[in-house]
Amino acid sequence: MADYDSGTCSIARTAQILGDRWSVLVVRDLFNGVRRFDALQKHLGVARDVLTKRLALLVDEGLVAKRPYRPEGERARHEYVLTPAGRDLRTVMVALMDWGDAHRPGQDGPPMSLRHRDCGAEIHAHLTCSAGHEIDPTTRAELVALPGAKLAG
Amino acid sequence: MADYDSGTCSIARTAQILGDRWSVLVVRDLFNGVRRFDALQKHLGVARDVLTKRLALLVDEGLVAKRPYRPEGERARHEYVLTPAGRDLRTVMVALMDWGDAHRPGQDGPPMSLRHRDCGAEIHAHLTCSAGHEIDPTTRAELVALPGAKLAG
DNA sequence: AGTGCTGGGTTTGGATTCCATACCCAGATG
DNA sequence: CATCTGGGTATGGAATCCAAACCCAGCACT
Repeated sequence: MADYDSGTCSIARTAQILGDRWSVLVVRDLFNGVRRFDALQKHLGVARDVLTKRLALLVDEGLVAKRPYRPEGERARHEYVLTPAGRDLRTVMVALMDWGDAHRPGQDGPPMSLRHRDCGAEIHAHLTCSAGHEIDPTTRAELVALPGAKLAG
Repeated sequence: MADYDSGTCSIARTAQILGDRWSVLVVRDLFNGVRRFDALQKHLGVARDVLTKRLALLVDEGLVAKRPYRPEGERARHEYVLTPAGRDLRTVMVALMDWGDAHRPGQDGPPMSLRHRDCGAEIHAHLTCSAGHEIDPTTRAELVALPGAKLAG
């Protein structure tokens, strides 16, 4: 696979947007219902200008929508919410969380658990093939090039 | 969830290591069997000193092992290979790839496909709860705090 | 022995980005 | 009118990124 262009890969394209500590954490907070600039800034501890840039990028890339809204009786504010494309990152977020829980658990164990609201059971990310087989870490997989691939140059 | 410390989250801990364009791409290339410094550097197009630092970090964090090896008849070299902890990132990588394929497909469609070697079917990441229900993007989930959580402050 | 080539770096200097802090503006609120 | 608050922009120093140059060890050739 080394013969194919590194930048054409879908992982590279996703990393272009999300490959930054703050972008990931902003998306996480948006998933968790934090919506306002100030709340994000305080919770993350990120510099304000950096947050401005990250949010602009996420809006630009269509993962986040910036919307005016007016809490009743107050003046108009902005809120940032995930678009459907942004919400599709849930699998990525859960996969990151699962890895952290397994390999960087902290002293008191995992800090959070994501539950299926209907049944209360824990949610985890995993791999399956479209024939329905579970893919565990020992399963062999192979990467095949499709027409969309470009040779490196 | 905004009341809990942002840095304690497992996503934050994982992002600390992987939240960088190059780290993600280095791990991807290691999955794809690229093992040598020079090959990584050429394929990724990353500056050499940056690659040195990223590899050192990944080794430090236990995701990658640096091993001497000697191709027969040649002098000793180094190779970088994923440790079991590094290999556990496969779910994350596939989730990133799935998102890119869906939302940043490029003009000619997805460039690569990951297949189950035993049956040839495509591998994808998805979410299920431990009771066995499929979690799709519209399914409601809730985040609950565990003892390992810390209040923000 | 001397010269060259190659893998795996380190050094260097300039361009970016990060961060903290300060400042700004508009719309409530008193 | 003065003040507070949300959502930024401006500024300046520290850290990072990048490209290109340099370095060193070990083999290969002459």
